[in-house]
Amino acid sequence: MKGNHKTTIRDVASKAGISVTTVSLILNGKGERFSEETKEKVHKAQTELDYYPDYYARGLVGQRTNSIGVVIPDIMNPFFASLGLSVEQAAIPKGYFPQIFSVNGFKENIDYFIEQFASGTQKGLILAAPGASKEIVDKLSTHNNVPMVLTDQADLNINDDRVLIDEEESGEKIAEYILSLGHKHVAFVIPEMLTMNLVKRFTGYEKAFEKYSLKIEKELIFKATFGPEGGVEAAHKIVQTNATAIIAINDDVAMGVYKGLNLLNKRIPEDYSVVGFDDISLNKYLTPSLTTMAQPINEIGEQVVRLLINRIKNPSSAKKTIILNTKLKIGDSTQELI
Amino acid sequence: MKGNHKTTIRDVASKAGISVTTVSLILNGKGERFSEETKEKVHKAQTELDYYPDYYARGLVGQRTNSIGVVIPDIMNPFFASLGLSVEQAAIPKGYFPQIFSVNGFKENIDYFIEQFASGTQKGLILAAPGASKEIVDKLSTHNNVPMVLTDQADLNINDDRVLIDEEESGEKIAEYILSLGHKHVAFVIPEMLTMNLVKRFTGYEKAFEKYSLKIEKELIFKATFGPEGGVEAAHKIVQTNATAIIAINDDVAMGVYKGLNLLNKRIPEDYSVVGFDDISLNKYLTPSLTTMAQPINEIGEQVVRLLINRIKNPSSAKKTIILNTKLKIGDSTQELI
DNA sequence: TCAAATCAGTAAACCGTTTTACTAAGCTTA
DNA sequence: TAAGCTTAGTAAAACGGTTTACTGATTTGA
Repeated sequence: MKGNHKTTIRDVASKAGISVTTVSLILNGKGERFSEETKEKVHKAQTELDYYPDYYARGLVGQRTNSIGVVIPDIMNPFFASLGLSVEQAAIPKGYFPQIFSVNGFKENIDYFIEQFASGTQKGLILAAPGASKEIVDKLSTHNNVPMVLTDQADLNINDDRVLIDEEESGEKIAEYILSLGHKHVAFVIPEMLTMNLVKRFTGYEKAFEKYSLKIEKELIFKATFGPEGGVEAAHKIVQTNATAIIAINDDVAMGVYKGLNLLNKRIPEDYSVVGFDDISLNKYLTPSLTTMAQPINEIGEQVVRLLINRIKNPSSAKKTIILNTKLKIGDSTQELI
Repeated sequence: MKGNHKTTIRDVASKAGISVTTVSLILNGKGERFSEETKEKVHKAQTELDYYPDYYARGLVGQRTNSIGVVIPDIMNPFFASLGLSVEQAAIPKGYFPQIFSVNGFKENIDYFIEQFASGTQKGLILAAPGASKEIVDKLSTHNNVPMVLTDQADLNINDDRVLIDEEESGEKIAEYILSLGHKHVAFVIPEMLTMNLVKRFTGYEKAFEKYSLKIEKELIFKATFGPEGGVEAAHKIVQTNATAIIAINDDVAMGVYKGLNLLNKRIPEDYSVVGFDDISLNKYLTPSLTTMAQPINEIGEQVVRLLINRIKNPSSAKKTIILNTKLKIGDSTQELI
C-alpha cells in the first residue's frame, strides 16, 4: 500500500492486467472457468499487494457475513464464559465466527447490541442473557428478521428456537438428593430477582420437599447478589439459623458460600452440606469438590449452533425446542445428616 | 418494513417528504441548521418505520465504526476476562464498543482476526494475547495501519503503544517476599513456553535470589500447562521435593496448586507457602486468601483505551509506553518458615 | 437600495465490493 | 459452412449510506 491509498480490488485488477469482475470471482472461489494462468496472476497480485477485501463493502453488497452474535449477561461468570467457548468450538468448524457480547449490566450495551443486530451485522443471534433478552427479542423479532436461538431461559411464551434444560426436574433432583441425606432445614441462596428459568428451578425444589412431606422454610431463603459475593454474605446469615444444608442457585454463588463458611470456621460437609448448579470447570479446583447439577455445556453449544445454522439456511422451518439432560454430580461437599 | 424490502434511508426521506441528505445529516446529529419542524418530521418517520442505518453501508463510506477489537488468549482465564471487562468499562463511556476476540488456541481464530482487522472492521485494536500477537502485529503493522495498543507483553523491539507493568521488578518483589520469610527451597510453576513478559518476570525472581545469595534450584522448576490443571499436576511433583514455598506464574495456576495440595493433605501455609500473580477477583474466594502481586487491572483498561483513542485521533503522535505499578498483596497463604 | 452573507435544503458523487447480463472468439456438429 | 454452443472474460448496475458542492430565498449591512 503506497501513500495513504487503501489497496482495493481495482489495484489488484490493474496489477494483474485483468478486470475487476474476474478478480472478484477468482478470489471468491467462483472462478473455475478461468484459465490457470489468469488465476495465477490474480493470486500473485493479491499477495504482492497484500490485498484484503473490505469488510464493509463486501457486507453491503453480499449481505453475507459469517459472524454470529452471542449475548451473555456477564463475562465474569464462568458458566457463561464457558458457554461462549463451547459455542465457539461448535461454530468455527462450520464456518461461522461467534462474537461475544457481554451485557455486564451496561444499559448502553443493550442499546448497542440492538443497533448492531438491527442494522444487519450478524447473520444470527444466540441469546443467553435471561435478563436482557426480552427487550432484545421484542425489538428484533417484530421488525427485523434476525435468526435467533435462545438458551438459558424458560419463558414458554416465546415462540422461538430454544435449547433448554429441564429446570424443574433438575431443581427437583438436586433438592431431593439433599433431602435423601436426611437434611430437613435447608437454606437457599437465590438472586433478588428470579428469571423465568430460575422460577422453574425453584418450583422443582418445592416439589422435592413435597415428596418428603416437608416445606421450604421461608426464613431460610436468602436473597443475595448473583455471583460469589452474594454467597459470602448469605453464609454469614445462614450460620445463625438451624440450617444444615445449603442450596446455592449456581456454582458461582456456591463458591462464595464456601468462602463465607471458611471465614466463620465452619466445615464442609461436616457442618454444612453445600450444593450448587451448572458444574463450571472451576469446580474441579474447589476443596471439597462441589456436589452440583451438571449442565451439558458443550452439548448446549453444539445444539444452539445447529439450530441457528438451520434457521439461517431454512428460515421458514418450524421452530424447535431442544431439552437437554442435566446430571447430578456428587462431590464431597455433601454428607448424610448425623 | 413491508414485504421483504429492507427499510432504507430513502424510505425515511420519502415518508418525511424530504431529501436523503437532510435525513442523514439530522440522524447523525449534524443537522443544527435545519428547522425544528424538519427534524421532527425526520424523527417521526424514523420511529414509525423503525429505521436503523445499515451497518455496512455506513462503515463503507464513513470509514468510521466505533468498534474496537480486544484480542485475549483465553476467555476462561479470569485475568483476561477481567481485562476485557475493564476495557469495556473504560471504552463505552467514550463512545467506543469493544469486541472481545478470544483466541483459545484456535488457529482459525487468528486467521479470522487478521482478516477482520485487515479488512477494516475495527477502528483500533487492543492486543493482550502474548502468543498470537507477533503474528498479528507483523501482518497488520506492515500493511494496514490499524491503530494498536499492546499490553501484557514485553518485547522491547516492538515499536508500538504499550501498557505494561514492570515484570522484572514485580517478579523480584514477590520472590523477595518469599525469601524474606526464610524460605530457601522454592518451587516454581511456570508454563512450558515463556512469553517475553514471563521471561522478564523470571529474571526478577532470579534477582531476588541473588540478593539473598541463593540460587533458583533447577530441579524445583516445574513446567506445566497454563491454567489450574497445570497447578494440580505440579503440586503432585512438588510434594516429593524439599520445597517449602511455591511461586506460581499466576493466580489461575495457584488455584490448581491449592487443589493439588489439598488432595495430598498438605496445608497452606503450614506445609507450603504459596504465591501467585495477577490478583484475579476469584482470589477473594479462595481459602486461605492468596498472597499475590496485584496487577492494576482497571487502570490497565483505562490506559489502554486512552492510548488507543489517542492513536486513532492522532495517528502520527509519538508512540508511548506506560508502565503501571503492581502491588504486593499479602494474604494468608504465606508464612515464615519455622 | 443593492451586494453580500446567511439559511434551509438538495443533487449527485462516492465508498469497494459482488453479481448480472453481456460479448467476442473459438469450437462443434450436422 | 453456418448455426449453435462453449469458453474466457468484462462493463455496469446494484448495495445503502455520507459528504461535498451547489442553489434559491431571505436577511443583513453600509
